[in-house]
Amino acid sequence: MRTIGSNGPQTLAAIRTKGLELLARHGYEAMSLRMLAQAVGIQPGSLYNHIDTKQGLLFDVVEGHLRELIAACDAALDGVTGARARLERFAAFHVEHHITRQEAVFVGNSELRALTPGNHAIVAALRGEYEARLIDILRQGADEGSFRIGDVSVTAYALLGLLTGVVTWFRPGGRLDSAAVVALHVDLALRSVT
Amino acid sequence: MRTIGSNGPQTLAAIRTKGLELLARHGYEAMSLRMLAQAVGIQPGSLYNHIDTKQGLLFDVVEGHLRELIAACDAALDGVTGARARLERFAAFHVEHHITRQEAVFVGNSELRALTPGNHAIVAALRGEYEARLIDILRQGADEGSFRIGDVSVTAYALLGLLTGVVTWFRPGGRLDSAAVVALHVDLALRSVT
Amino acid sequence: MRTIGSNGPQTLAAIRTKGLELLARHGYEAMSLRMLAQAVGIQPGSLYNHIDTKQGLLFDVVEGHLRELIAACDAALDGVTGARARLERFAAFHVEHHITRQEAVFVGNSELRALTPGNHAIVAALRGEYEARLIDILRQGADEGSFRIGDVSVTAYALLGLLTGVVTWFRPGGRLDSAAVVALHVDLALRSVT
Amino acid sequence: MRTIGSNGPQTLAAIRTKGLELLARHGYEAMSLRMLAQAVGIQPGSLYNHIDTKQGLLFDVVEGHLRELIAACDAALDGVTGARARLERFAAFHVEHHITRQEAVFVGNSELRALTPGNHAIVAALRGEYEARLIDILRQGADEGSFRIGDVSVTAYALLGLLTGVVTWFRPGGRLDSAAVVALHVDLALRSVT
DNA sequence: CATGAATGAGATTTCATTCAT
DNA sequence: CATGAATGAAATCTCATTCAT
Repeated sequence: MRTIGSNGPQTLAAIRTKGLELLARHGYEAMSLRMLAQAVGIQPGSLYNHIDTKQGLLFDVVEGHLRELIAACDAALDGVTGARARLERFAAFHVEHHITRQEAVFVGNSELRALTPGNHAIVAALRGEYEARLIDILRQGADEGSFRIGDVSVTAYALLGLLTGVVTWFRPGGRLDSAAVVALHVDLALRSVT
Repeated sequence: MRTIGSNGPQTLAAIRTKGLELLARHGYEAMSLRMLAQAVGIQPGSLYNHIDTKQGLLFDVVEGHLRELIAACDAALDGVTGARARLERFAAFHVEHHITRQEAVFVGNSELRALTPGNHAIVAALRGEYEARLIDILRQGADEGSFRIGDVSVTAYALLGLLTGVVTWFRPGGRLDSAAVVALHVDLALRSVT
Repeated sequence: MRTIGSNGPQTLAAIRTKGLELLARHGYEAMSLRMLAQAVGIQPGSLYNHIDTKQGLLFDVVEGHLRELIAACDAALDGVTGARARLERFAAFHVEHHITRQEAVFVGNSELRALTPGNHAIVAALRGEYEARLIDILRQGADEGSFRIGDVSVTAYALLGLLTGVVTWFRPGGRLDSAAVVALHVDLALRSVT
Repeated sequence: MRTIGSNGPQTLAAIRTKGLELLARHGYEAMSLRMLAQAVGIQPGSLYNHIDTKQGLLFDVVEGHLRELIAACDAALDGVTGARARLERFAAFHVEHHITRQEAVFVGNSELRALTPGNHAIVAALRGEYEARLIDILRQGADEGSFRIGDVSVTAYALLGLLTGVVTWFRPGGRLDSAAVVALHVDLALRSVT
């Protein structure tokens, strides 16, 4: 019943940070709250002073990241008008973000099935919102005549796949720096629709 | 008290089939052997007359699928020579296979981290073998001058991403049939490198 | 993973017996499954080869006892006709049963609130059935003119209280033997309504 | 961050009141101090500015009620002399009190086993004191010749059972008002010993 | 080759209680 | 006198796995 350091918000932040890390490394089911507590430096039961449930933690992390993603995307596209320029900007943003926030992106993609139905619905809606950005750009390009697109939806998902794969292999300090990787992907994306 | 008509190989096949299904739906950690046993219609303990461990089952399923994938890929490319034709054939094969074997592909992609280090190494080597098919094609095309490619590796992974995303959204009976989806992806892939 | 003695029905019987004992001594909330497992001589988790949940065990014990009680009561009253004789028989049966099955009676009376709403409803209905035996006898006596009763329901519950209290203090081997205690209670009950 | 208007004794009173309520509804083990704190409108830790331990709270409530019970009983019997009149008065008092203080009575009867041995001994002694009132009356009546009693102790406990059962079923606003219920019980009690 | 009962470890979560602020 | 964060123990329950029958 020692109660030495009692620092609230710091602990919550640590739970979120370490939680993201462990979720990315082990997955939701394989990450035990014991592990998380140890990583944070508290007892397992003490986690519950900061989170409601393990599921709640997952949802917080995933939902929070998706909201950030959407906001950052909108900021990146702000003021850009032509379809080509917008696609360029979107692709660059997407790859850069996926390189920077690798862990969050990975968790957001791979742990969807661990979400409660209710939470899943919310997250799925947010993902849909994000994907709609790209779909809109492609449609605009098709209408403008600047893109040649067989099917807007299929192309959008294919492009997202093309731009997202980077998450699985990129490690900072490798052969190519992030700027080069971004440029390569932007190029591939643009060529595939023009 | 053994159920009449005890048939070994059939039971093992059922374990593999249902196991794949459950692994795809719930993930390795979330699939319990109790669930699997119930799906197969036997008692949990009886599973061990057919499998060594849960980990062994995962490895069998993933490794088996990868070997099939590689063999089928080689069969598809057999006799095709030009880089462009080979890429076309590869892309078509890859998408078709990913549509047909959705579950196996999904498990093979998402449960890698559940593999023990030893098993992981074997599987990673097999994946590398498969990816080498595409890398070779791209390099050949770059050498021939038929492809314009910034970086062969990056392009290969990006193309794999582009061609693989279909796993997450395609459902038979949807708006587009599989032939159309294949054609659309082949087109995108070719345009992105030419 | 030693698995020495594997005796099914014996273990379940032991769980029921020891469970009743511990429920009577500590109450539902205070009886832990660890305690029960230790009393039975197995690991806590092994209990779940025999019971569904702790709540299920409580329900089984309580419901089982109530069904026995009703059946034994009907057997005791079988063939007895006059209200006075029936009340005498009922009172004797009730006290004797409560002396013999002290633990089960105690659990059935004191752990009702630990039952799930659904289970509670079932148990309450069974209790109602039993109480109806006494109510019928009192009503018959009132109709026959052999009993003077102010209010049948109130009298029934008061008599049940009178006849049940024995559970809290009787210990075999005390100053009075069970036959004497039964006779004293029968006498009190009869006098209070005649 | 202390809520404005911090008033000590009021908080303690609230803890006692709500505590009694929750003890009656859920039982000692099932009532958590978190529940109690929420009912009172403070944080769990703050309870400890007013109580020593959970066990202490239980003991306070039970012992306090028993002392009140005894004092009120003595007041009710004060000045009444004949055994018959005293029994009548005792029975009326007992039923009325049990109707009025249902919750406290219920807790006092059902949570005895949750008391630590030391506290249990004190409470048991107080219960003995109360029961002695009835035993004395019965003995007096037997000596006077106004009661016919087989065994004083057994009769006393039986009568207490008869008069106490009301706790389990009486709800104000039911078919009978409390005066009627009291009268019915007094009548039953008197008839059973005369 | 199937069963059913067992194990031991571990999962998430709750709890009474403490104490610096 | 209240809060919020911590503790350490314990709760119910699940799991992969074993093995006598």
